[in-house]
Amino acid sequence: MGAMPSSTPTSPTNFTRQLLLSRSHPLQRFDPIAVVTTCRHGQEVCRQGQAANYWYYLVAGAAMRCVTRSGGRRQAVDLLLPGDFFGLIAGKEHDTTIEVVAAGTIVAAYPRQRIETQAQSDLQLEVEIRQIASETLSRLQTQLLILGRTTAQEKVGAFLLAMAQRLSNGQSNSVALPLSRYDIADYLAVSVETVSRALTDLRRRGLITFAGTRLIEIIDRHALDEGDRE
Amino acid sequence: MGAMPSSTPTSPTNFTRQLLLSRSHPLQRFDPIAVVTTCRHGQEVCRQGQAANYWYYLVAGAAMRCVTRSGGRRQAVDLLLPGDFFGLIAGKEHDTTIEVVAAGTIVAAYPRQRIETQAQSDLQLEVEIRQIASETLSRLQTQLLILGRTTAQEKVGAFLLAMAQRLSNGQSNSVALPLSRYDIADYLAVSVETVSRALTDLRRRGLITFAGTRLIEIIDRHALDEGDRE
DNA sequence: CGCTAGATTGACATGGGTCAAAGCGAGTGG
DNA sequence: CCACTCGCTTTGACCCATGTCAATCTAGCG
Repeated sequence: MGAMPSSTPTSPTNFTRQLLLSRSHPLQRFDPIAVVTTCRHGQEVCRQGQAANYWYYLVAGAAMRCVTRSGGRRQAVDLLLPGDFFGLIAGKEHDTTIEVVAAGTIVAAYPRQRIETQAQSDLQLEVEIRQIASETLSRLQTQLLILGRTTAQEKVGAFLLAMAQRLSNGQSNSVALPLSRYDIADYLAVSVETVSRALTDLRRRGLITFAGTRLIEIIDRHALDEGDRE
Repeated sequence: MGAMPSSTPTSPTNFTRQLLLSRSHPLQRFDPIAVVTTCRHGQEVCRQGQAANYWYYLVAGAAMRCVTRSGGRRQAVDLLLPGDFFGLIAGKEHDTTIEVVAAGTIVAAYPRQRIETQAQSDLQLEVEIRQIASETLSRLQTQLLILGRTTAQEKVGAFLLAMAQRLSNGQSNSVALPLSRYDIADYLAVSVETVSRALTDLRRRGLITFAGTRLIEIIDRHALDEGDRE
């Protein structure tokens, strides 16, 4: 029995399935047997310790891969955005919990066993899986570089640039953040207050402007990247 | 032309090659065509921006995958220990510099083109490459969890546990650190002084003891993991 | 025996965590 | 249409941990 499909009775509608089919991705040939689910904010797609019976693909919205520390603090490992796969790395059990952070998030679940079996005799599929692993690697490395920054302003600045890159392929200077300041804080390993202060500081310094609480306009990419002090 | 083989005239000795052959690993079948090199401390195996013509395997010693920030600060992304592969993720160019941090480090370089070509018609090889990617993923995720810790003592404590796990598979409580405090500092994104202070604090609290500057004995694994405040 | 890189320790300023309070905004019910 | 409410966001006050600068100590090596 799998994690998500059993816990969410929502059946895939024509609309969400069409959304899935409209985008090209490595496991596309398995779309017909995918279980597509629309999730609420805060819902858990799968939980740490559960059997890992599915591979997941995020179609729309946003989710975080995280662990909960003994102190109760949540520690985010990965942020999943539309087009991202997750759950492929896991062994028999999930090593992290996947938590939906944006309302209306759509997740596709692919039966792991079925794909793994086919991969044993399908080189093309194996190549596609490697492709997914490579993208995940790249994502984690970017996040490592962000967490390695020293000041909070640098972290937040680099985070905004990374989001702009991932959400619109760097085309646009507008970033519509699909997560709350709390979620950003957990992702950047700082406190909520610090995220808020860093954002207002960046605004005061003229590196960004707000077009809404979660809609940010990037003004000075270079300064955001460098974290230049005044 | 490749990065390392051309820059290091050292020819593989029988000894180092025997060392390579003595260990079982995914690309083992290519060992006969691998270029094995012994590196000095500080030597660069490959540099950010260079053409990525080789896949690398660290046989002995230690190296760090890092980028240099505009401020001159070095930012480590990955720490390579014996048995680790690196350079597989790269596109046409290396996105990071690999710097040897322990004297007598032995690196094996495998011609990338040759392996990629064979992988196009060799499913077993493709599976082994996926295996390597999976191990890299796991390493980066562990590091993300360490960088996500709040206090320096937590970071250093978790780092020591991770090193114990990787160096002796968690069997032993002795950790022989193959890198300097400076390198640890870059890897944990804190200052050298903070690393030093954290270590002496952990010693004073009785969680570890020193059997030499870089030889640490782990006393209380649980407390190191939790970072318990007294 | 001195040299030098690495390691530790101290003094000091500050960035960011914590606690507390107030502001804001969207959805809900009257 | 408005008032209410509940999350989310921002701001302030305070203090500790950590970065920085500087000095000292240690160990390995010629």
